[in-house]
Amino acid sequence: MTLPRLTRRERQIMDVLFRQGEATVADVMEALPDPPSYSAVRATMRILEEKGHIRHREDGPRYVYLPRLEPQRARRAALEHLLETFFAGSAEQAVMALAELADADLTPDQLVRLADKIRKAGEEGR
Amino acid sequence: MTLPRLTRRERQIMDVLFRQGEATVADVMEALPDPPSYSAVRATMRILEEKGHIRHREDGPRYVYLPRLEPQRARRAALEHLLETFFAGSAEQAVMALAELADADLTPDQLVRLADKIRKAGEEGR
DNA sequence: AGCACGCTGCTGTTTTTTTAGCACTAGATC
DNA sequence: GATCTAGTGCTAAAAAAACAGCAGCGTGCT
Repeated sequence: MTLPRLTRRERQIMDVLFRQGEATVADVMEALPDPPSYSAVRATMRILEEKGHIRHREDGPRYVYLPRLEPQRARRAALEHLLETFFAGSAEQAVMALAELADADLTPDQLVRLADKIRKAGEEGR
Repeated sequence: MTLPRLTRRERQIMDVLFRQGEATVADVMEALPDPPSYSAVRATMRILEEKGHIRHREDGPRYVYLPRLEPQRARRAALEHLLETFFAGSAEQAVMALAELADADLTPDQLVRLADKIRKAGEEGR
């Protein structure tokens, strides 16, 4: 069962949902850079729901939408795609690029600490 | 001058181009999971060119298309977007996820070595 | 009770995207 | 030099997406 592909607007909206975790129609509209009408957004979100990408729960009178895919899996899928598309599948290159991108945030020291963290996680995991 | 947004097909084709660096229409068609007709692909690529996303050079009788944006910048933009959308802007979290994703490929040891590499690059850079 | 507000359901229209087809050109082959 | 092949340019049609508007429903307020 493979999910139908996303259109441009749908992609935009999904991104908002992933960023925020969950959101009402109004929230989404606010987050969109070039929002169309309220009903347009709503229509698109209904389609997303039909397609199985999102679901909603009711919060009093309104719907709160959230991705059906758990964040973890969504992230993973996105990373995989990015890796394949831009880094020839090499996680190493990607990390290099990340370091360059956020150098204030991701110093060599921090990388070393990360390595430890990963090592520990790995040991626990078995 | 901000580039027009991409449609679904256009995005697919751009991804192929980024993966391969450059490609002919036939190459692209081959790489697409659900290729439409030759002329459909070609038409889309012409539009991409009009929009300024790609350019072509002539290789004998055929066109070889390539992204206008240098790979480096494209990667960076993609990473930034991914970071914002899925990792709340945190490079650290992204690296953790990468490590999990490609654990055969990205061991703690390798991370440490990467850290060194980054350190050296940083020192050279100034 | 009546009214206003904030939301959803639905549907029709317009616009954009996606697609295929036809005409033409240059080079290779026989 | 006729023909076949592998390309391109261009255009029109079909399909999909994006959008806006109207009707209805429940809740809270006066």
